Amino acid sequence: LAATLKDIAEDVGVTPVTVSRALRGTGRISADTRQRILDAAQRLRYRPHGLARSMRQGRTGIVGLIFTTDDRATLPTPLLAGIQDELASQSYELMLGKISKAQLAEPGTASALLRHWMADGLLINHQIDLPGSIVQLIEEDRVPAVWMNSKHACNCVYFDDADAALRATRHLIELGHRRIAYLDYSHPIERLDQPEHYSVYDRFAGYVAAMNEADLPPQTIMNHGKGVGWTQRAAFSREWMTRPDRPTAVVCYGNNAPVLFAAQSVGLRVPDDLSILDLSLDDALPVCDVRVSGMYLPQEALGRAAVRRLLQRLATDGDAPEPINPLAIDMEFRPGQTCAPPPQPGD
Amino acid sequence: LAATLKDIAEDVGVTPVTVSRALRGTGRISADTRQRILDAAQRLRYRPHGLARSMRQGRTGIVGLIFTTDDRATLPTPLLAGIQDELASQSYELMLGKISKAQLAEPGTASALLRHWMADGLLINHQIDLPGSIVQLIEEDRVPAVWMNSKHACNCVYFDDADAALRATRHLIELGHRRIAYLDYSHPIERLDQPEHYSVYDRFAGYVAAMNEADLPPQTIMNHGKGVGWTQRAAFSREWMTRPDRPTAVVCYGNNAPVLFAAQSVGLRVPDDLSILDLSLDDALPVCDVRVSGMYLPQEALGRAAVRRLLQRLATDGDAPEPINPLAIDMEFRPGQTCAPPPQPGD
DNA sequence: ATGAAAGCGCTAACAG
DNA sequence: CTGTTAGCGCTTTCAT
Repeated sequence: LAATLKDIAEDVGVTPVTVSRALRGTGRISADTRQRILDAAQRLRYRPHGLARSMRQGRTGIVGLIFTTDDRATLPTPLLAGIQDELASQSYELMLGKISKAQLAEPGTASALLRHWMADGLLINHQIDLPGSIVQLIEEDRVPAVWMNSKHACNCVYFDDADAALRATRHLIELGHRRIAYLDYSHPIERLDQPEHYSVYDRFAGYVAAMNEADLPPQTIMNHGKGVGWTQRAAFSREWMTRPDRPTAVVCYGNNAPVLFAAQSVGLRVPDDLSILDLSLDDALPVCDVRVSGMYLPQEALGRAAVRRLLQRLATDGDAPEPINPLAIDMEFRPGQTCAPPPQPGD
Repeated sequence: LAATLKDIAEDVGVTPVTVSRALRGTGRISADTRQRILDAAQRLRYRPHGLARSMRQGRTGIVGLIFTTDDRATLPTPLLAGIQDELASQSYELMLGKISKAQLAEPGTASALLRHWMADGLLINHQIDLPGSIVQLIEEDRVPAVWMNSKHACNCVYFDDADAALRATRHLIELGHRRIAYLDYSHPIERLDQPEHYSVYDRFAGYVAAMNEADLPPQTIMNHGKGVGWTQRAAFSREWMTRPDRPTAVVCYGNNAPVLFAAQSVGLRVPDDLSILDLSLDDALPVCDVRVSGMYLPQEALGRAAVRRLLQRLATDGDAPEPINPLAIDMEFRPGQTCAPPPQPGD
C-alpha cells in the first residue's frame, strides 16, 4: 500500500539513492531525472517513512511531553500550542506521555515513551512529585530534559510567581490601599515545610515582601488548615466582606468569581469599594462582564521557552548535554476593571 | 551512550537474537542465560529502541491526534486523558499533530505526522473544516482515521447533543415550565445553511423537538445575527429577566455564569424564580457556590470510544479497514441546584 | 536452546 | 550526475 523509495526507483529506472537525493534536493541531479522522480512520487502517493529516516540519522526527531493529570492539574491548551508551534518550526514531533495516578503510586513504572527510547528529549510538566524511577531515568541515563512549571537546580522553566505577587501587591499599594489581604481558599500555608507546589510559597512570599517594603501588616483570608470548599466560597467571602475592618483590596489566585459574586450580593461595588487582583489570569473567557485585573500566565511563552532550551541542549551532539540555568518567565500585568484607589472616608 | 542488543550480547557472550528473545520472553531460553542477560541489560541500562522495533514490525505503534486550536476550540484535558489511557492499555503511543490557523488557510499543507507516515492511525478532533488536502490524504490514501466531535457518514464519534437538548428540555417541561427559552449569546441560528458545528443545529433542534412534543412555543433569547459579546452578557440577561413575560426557565450552552450573576443582581432567585439548565457541563470547577443543573459532556468516554474504534479498525490487517458506523455518545444528566418547578402565581 | 541470514526504509560515504 | 556498499537496531524465518 505504501510506496517506498524503491518503488519510485523502479518506476523511473534509477536507484533508490537517486530518488532520495531528488526528493530531498541534496546533491546534483539532472533536471530531467528529478522531474520524472517528482512526478512518479506524486503519482504513487509517496510519503517518506519518518521512522526509517530517524533510525538512519540516529535521532528520532521526537520530543516527549511527560505530564500528570489529576483533578486540579491540567494541560493548558495555550501551553500545548506554544510547545507544538516551536517544535514544528524545528521539524520536531511531539509525543505525549501521560503518567497516571496509578503509575505515580507504583514504583518502577515509566511510560513506554521513556522505556522505549522514542524521544530525543523530554519536557516534563509535573505539578506533584514524580516517582523516583522516572527522575532516576532522566538524571542517571542522561536523557536531555527540561522541567516545566517547577523549580530545579538547572534545566527548568517556570513562572516567576514571586515577582508577580510582588508587583501586583505593589500596584495595590501605589493605588493607596493599606488593608490588602491575601486570599487563599484552597491551600493552607501554615507549615512551610510540607510539600506544596513552589508557586504556593512564592506567591505568598512575594505578597509579604511587598507589604513589608511598605511597612504594612500582611493579613491572610483563609480557613487555616482546611481550606474552603468551592460550595462555600461565596458565603465565606460575604463573611469577611461585611466586617467593619474589611480589606479594601484582596490578592487572590484564580478564585475571583465567588468574590465578585459575593461582593455583588452584599452590595459592595467593585472596584469602588473593593479591589480584586487575581494572580492567575488565563485565556479562559471571563465568567462575568467584568475584566478582572491581575497577572496573566503566558503559558504559550513558557511552552516556547521550554522547547527552545530543550532543543538547544539537543543541539550539543557531545555526550552529556550542558545543563542550562533556570529560567523564570515573567508574568504580564493586565490592568482590567477590578482595581481602583481605596474608598475615601467621605465616600 | 545507548546500549543495544548487540552490547548486551557481547557482554554475555551470546548473539543479539538470544538477547532479544530473552528480553521479550519468547522462545525457549535456558534459565541461566536468561538471567545473565537480564542482569546485563539492567547493568548496561538497556532500553529497547522503539523505532527499530516498529520498523521491523511494519507498524509504528503510534496513533496521531490531529487537532486545531483557535480561540474557542481547545483540547479538553479529560478527552486527552481518556485517549491516552485507552491507548496505553494497548501499548500505543500518542503523537500530537496540531494544525495551525495558517496551515488551515494555506492549501496543500499537512503536518509532518501525516506527511511522514508516522502514525498507524489517526484521531481527528476538528471543530472547523479541515483543508481539503488533509481530508484527501485521509480518504484517498486510506489512512485509518476516526473523526471526533464531528458527524460523518462513518468512522466518527460525537456527542448526542440533539438527544441531550431533548432530554433536558423535557425535564423542564415535566417540572411544569411552559415558558422555556433557548438562550444563545454566541451563535446566530438564523440561516441553517451556513457552516456551523453540527452541535449548534442539533442542540437547537432537540430543544424545538421537545417543545413541539408538548405543544409549547419555542422562544429564543439571542441577539439575532450578531450574538452578544461577553462584556454585555450579564447586562443583556438583566434585560430579558425583567420583562413581565420573562421565561421561567432557560436552556443555555455554557454561558451560565452571566445569567446567574444577572439573576442575583435583579433579585431573581435561582431556581425558585428562574430555572437554568446548561447543555454543556464540564469538569471545570463551578464558578459560584451553586452547582448548575444540566447535561455533562463525558469527554473521557468519548476519547476512549474513539480510540477503541480506531484500534478496532487497525486490527483488520487487510488492505482497506472496514468503515465503522457513527457512534453517538450519550450525555449525562446532572441534577444540580438550578432547576425547580416554576413559581406559582401565588408566589 | 541457540545461531545465521535477511531485511524493514532510508541515507552517509565513497566510487566512478 | 548516478550507482554501489553498508548499516541504523531490531525481529522473523529457518537451520542446527
